Amino acid sequence: MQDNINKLFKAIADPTRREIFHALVLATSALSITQISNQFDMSRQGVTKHIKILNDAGLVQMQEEGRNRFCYADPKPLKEVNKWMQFYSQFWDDSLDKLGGYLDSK
Amino acid sequence: MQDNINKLFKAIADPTRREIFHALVLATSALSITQISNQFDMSRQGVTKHIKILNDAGLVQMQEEGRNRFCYADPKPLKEVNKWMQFYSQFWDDSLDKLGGYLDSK
DNA sequence: TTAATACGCAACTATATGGTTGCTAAATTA
DNA sequence: TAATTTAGCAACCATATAGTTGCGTATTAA
Repeated sequence: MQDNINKLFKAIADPTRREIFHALVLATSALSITQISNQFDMSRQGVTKHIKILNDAGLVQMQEEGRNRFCYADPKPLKEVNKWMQFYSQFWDDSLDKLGGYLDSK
Repeated sequence: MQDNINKLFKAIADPTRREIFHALVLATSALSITQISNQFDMSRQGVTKHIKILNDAGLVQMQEEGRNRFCYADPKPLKEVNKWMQFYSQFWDDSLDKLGGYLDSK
């Protein structure tokens, strides 16, 4: 649904969330909530909230194991953002002539 | 500066803002604030706020002309978002094996 | 069995966000 | 000159967001 793309954009809009996501992408293994909060100078609960938002956006997956919840990044949903942007890429070089168009028609 | 990318992500995080931006990209001429608010069922002030944020992000440029302020889209800053995403594109297909990595090392 | 660890849930705080209305000022039209 | 149009600014409101602390619970280790 169209709602997913909103969650995606929201998820990556926050710099802390982008950092967490980045750390998870670079990590060689899945990381627990506590492990993440240790390297982020933030309370465990703060991390939990961010992880929940990233998870809702599909950017982070989780696997419970005993008392641990191991998180790992899943960059696939970013394909959607990429698709959104591709439309505008055709205007990257030839933009800024809209005003001219207006002025000409005056 | 690193602050610009934050403004960019913030700007495109809001669905209304993406719609306004899209309308400006498709427009054949620059549009005044009033013209935009007419096709968006939102108060002029609401549009003004969104335009300000888009302008701060560099996605919308403006040209004052008398009592009018003509707005036009500038998609160039999106290149930055594209650059951010390109790093993760290499993981789009071969992700989801982090947990396995963890389990193996147990 | 007791102690420690990892975590979720709830409550709370401060600030940001998306939106509105009302007023004022400048530019244009009649 | 008087009326209309375009827009900025300020105040306001409701809700969302980013973060915290405290507490209870399940799992693991001693």
